[in-house]
Amino acid sequence: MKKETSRLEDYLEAIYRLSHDKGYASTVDLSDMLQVKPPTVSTMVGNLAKKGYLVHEPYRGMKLTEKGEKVARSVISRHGIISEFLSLIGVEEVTAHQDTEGIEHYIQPITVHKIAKLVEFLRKNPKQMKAIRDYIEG
Amino acid sequence: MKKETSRLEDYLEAIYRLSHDKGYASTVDLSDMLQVKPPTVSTMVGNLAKKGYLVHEPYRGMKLTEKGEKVARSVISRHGIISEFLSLIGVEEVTAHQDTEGIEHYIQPITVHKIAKLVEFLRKNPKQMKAIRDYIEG
DNA sequence: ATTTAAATTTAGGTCACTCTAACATGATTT
DNA sequence: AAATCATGTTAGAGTGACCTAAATTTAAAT
Repeated sequence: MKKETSRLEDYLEAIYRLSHDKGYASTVDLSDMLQVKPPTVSTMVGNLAKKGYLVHEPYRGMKLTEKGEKVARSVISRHGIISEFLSLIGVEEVTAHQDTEGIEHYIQPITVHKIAKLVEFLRKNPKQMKAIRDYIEG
Repeated sequence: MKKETSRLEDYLEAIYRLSHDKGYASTVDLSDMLQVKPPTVSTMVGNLAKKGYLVHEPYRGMKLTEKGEKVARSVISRHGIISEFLSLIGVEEVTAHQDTEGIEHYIQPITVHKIAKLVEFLRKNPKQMKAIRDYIEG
């Protein structure tokens, strides 16, 4: 299983979200969501298809393959965990969003797992969490 | 102050470290440290110089300018904080190192600050820290 | 002082990702 | 059904960061 670049992960993530939110993902949808021009999307989707992450019938829609879904789910899970962690330490929403986008591709599974555990612990121990948050906000 | 790319930050960080550790930074040193070939370093250093981050006298050494030092110090500070956080939640050294390298460029100052606070809190409260670490290690 | 070796740069390419301009296709309206 | 409009793709170019191969410059060794 070759390593996909971070940008490809972004595309897969976006396609997954769009598919699940509104039933399908169009070139323009992706263009809007990823903030790139349609021709760029067109080309990238072509690559994704060539690499077997999705099937694309031009003008007719695209659909992630099992392989594509798998990657997308993993990216989205990471995304959620990092996002939760940041909001938990009081990072404001917009910032948290940007940081998550930036970080998510470069962090290893084991680390994500540990952060997930940290989040879990703090959720289960609201007092500690409050103490921490109070300290951080200082 | 234009936004520098993340790669540029890597070079500045490496040059700073080398300069402070062994007195100077050569093309080969950088090549080794950044894991790229010498010609790449040569070109990149040229850019850095053109952008005013350092002064380079070919075959004779390079030196960060005030501007370059400033960026380098900030990168290194971020680096230290992220690294500390990761090791604190039990991420093994090599992994922590890799993750830090990956993450450090994409995280905003305010977030770094909050992570620093979190680290600080945990250092000051060893019991909480132990509880957390025990939970994470399961 | 020559030769040899090491360090550095130049020249010329590649790759991933992006763009604009132009073209093609499909859907909508009259 | 033809014209119009939105959507999508192709063609061609640019950028940043990398590479290999071939000079070049400096340093070291005989």
